[in-house]
Amino acid sequence: MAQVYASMQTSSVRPDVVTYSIIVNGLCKAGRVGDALRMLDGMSRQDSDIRPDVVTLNTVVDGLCKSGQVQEAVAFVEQRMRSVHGCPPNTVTYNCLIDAFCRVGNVSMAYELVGRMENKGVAQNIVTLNTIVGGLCRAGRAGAALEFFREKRTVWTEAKGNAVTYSTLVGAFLHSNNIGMAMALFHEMMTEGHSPDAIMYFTMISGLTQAGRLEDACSMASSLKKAGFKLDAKAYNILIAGFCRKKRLHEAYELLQEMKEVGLQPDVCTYNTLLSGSCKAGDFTAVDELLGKMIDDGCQPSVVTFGTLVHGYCKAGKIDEALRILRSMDESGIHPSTVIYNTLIDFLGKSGDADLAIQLFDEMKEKHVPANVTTFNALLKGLRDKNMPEKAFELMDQMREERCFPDYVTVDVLMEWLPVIGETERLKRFMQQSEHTAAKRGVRDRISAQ
DNA sequence: TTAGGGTTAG
Repeated sequence: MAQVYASMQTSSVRPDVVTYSIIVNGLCKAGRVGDALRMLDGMSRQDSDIRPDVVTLNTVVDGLCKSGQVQEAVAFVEQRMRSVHGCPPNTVTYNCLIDAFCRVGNVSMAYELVGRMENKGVAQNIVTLNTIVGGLCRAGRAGAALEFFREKRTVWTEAKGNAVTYSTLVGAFLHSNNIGMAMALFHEMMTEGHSPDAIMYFTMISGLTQAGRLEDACSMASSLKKAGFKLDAKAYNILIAGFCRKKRLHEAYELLQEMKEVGLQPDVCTYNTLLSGSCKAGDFTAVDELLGKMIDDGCQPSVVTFGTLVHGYCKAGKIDEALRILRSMDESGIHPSTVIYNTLIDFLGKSGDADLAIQLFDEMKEKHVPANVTTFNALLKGLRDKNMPEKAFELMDQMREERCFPDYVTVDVLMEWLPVIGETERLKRFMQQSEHTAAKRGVRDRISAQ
């Protein structure tokens, strides 16, 4: 970009304000807001023959907002736009600020800015509406978002709702498992004369599948096709995962076939999903076949593939086979993950092999695989079942040293164990230390977030 | 120049 800019300055092609705005936008989108501001300063100097316009300035406002400098953006709007540059903030300026406040969870400030727009006679548009609706939905307030939409569409003449409004609301209602409302809004959108676009269809397919409504999801997929769109690999993966969860393996495999027929290459995610489904069905012959097909297709097993197999074999009580899979990862050159070790440690603990669980925990350290609270919980459960408190105390100390905070599972395990063996004091100390460090961490996080 | 979505292992 710098080269293009330099060559323009020496050639007969004269950059104008649009050129500069494009560069400022490029800098902002590349996360170089400081450079964008310097360029703006250059444009604002007395000897400059190109002055920034409202688009240049809005670009900078949005750049500041999206890089987390919301207060700086507000200061820029209040102190520089009109007085320095002679450009009063317009609809886009306010929309950028409103979005920024919504994203940090400050919806009331977003409302206040809407009020300020009204006072200053700056018109709201469809983006203003969708930004607030999106902000409320993101905050888990789908009902409030819908209410806001209903209220404003009668008042804001330029903002009556469009495909973005509806897909945002539908996504939020699906997410909160209010399928009926999502369906109703989907149909309302069509009644209002907006055709669902691909995003809307994918949102519906995903949400309905997640809710276990496979029939509805499939009929939505048919509508998508009738409307001239195509399912992509991700959409097939979603449906395949849905059928696998319902233990309808036959239909999942049919979708794999359909995927290939329409010329889509199943990816590692497709295979992992079907492997997981076949493991859960206990069909390890299908697992082996599928692994073969996967490799024939040139699809390399990933760490998730190994994790799926390890979990599948553990769940089927074949821990030796699961350990063999772990060992085979060395040859494949794929580094085992925390999840894989956690799975094995959990099942080893459950099958009464706490010693081997501890061995794997030591191996994690050698291999620099980080342990997390799930690792410690699995170990502690295994130790509780074998009543090995000394080792558990050691682990509790390690948790503290590694600043790994106990969760409700840790607390559950220790509360039903330590008091019984007369170690209530140690439990209390552990909880107090954890609360203390957690509180300190909370303070630190708040400081670094500012 | 500003607004929306979806996949796999514990």
